[in-house]
Amino acid sequence: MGIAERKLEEKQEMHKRILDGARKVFLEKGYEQASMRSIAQEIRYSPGSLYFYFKDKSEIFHELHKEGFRLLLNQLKVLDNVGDPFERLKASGRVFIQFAQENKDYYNLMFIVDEPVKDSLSEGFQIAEEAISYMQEMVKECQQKGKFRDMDTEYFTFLIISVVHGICALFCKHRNSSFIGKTNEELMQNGYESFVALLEKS
Amino acid sequence: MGIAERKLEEKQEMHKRILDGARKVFLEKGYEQASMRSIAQEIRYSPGSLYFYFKDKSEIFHELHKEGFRLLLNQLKVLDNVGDPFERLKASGRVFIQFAQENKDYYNLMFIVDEPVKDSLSEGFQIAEEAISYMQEMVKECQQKGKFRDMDTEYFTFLIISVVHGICALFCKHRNSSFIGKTNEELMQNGYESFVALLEKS
DNA sequence: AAATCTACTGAACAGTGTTCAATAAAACAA
DNA sequence: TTGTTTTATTGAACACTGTTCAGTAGATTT
Repeated sequence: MGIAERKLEEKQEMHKRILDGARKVFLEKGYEQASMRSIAQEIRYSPGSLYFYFKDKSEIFHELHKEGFRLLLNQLKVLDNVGDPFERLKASGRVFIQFAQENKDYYNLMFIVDEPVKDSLSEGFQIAEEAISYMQEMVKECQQKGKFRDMDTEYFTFLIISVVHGICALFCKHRNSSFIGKTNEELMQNGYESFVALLEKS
Repeated sequence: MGIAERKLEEKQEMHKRILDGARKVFLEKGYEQASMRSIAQEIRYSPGSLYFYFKDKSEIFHELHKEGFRLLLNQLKVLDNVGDPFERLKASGRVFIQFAQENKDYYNLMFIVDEPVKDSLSEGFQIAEEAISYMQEMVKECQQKGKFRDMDTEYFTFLIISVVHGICALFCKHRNSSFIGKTNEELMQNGYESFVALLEKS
């Protein structure tokens, strides 16, 4: 069955080809401004062809959405080598913020753009839940070592995620240009370090 | 010149009429899903008429954007009566979060939807800067009373805004449904109180 | 060689924001 | 009152959007 095999490979290649084109257009123009026609044009196929490989625009988006999470999780996984959980927790925030800075468009796709997210709570968000439980595990470890003993694990985890996301969300939406004289990067890093200082006093 | 006066009033009435219709449709469907045709239909005028009173869809949106800020700032202004700056600071966060909960759509319009915000940094964001300097003033007052002495005022203000916005942004995007067994409201309130606990220890 | 299947096309549909010639009505000038 | 100008409104049109689908060319199978 060499032919069927080749066919399958060709189909996967085309799948990838579309995703590559879509990634470029999505990250260049954002979700709304990226049209199916522009994606098709990018890979020099007709618009209709995309629908042979993907149900709709939202499905293409979701593939990239997951891609972004894999990228982030891979970076965070490196921190598994940090023994002390509090050090790991602090570093995670820094990695997260750095990821948002270096992959602003991915970050938008992953955490801000909401168009197609609505109907994907079951499937598309497993990976997000993975990230959350990863955080929660770290908080628990810290607590076992005596840190944040008086805090509720879940609420405290939610707080930490909110802090980091808040910092990144303001950055990604250019909503923090009102702090004149300081670059976004300075604001984000030093803002986060202020939080770390609070944690250390706890 | 009674006629010109009446004409002006009529024009203002029509302006308001469009905004009323647009507010309803925008808050019902969100920015992208609200079409100019649907707004026109809501007030039983032709789509073209809207362009006699507003430059484009984005301008209508901005009017509502400002409206939301006025609403929020009015609620925050009540806290001027709280003498102690730290108490006022803590309460501000609670008011902000409550505002997001009760006016989710406004919050989206104000802080999350980004479509027409790009080109309005000069005019539309004066009111946002107002809110930021309001926060910064409070932090300064706290510092004068001995609180957060070791923190940089600007970075610390940015942190506080990020915390509160992070909490609200996750809520507004339904991104926090992964904490099963706890309602969004519980998460937001108790997440914020975790932060307050950190501040109090500082 | 004929039949089937597979990948692909491009036209079409219903929607979008926006523009603009036409128009009716109101206000002003004579 | 008449004619002229201004103002407000319309609805058709333009260029775009996501999506569907009949048609088709080419490869695969029978």
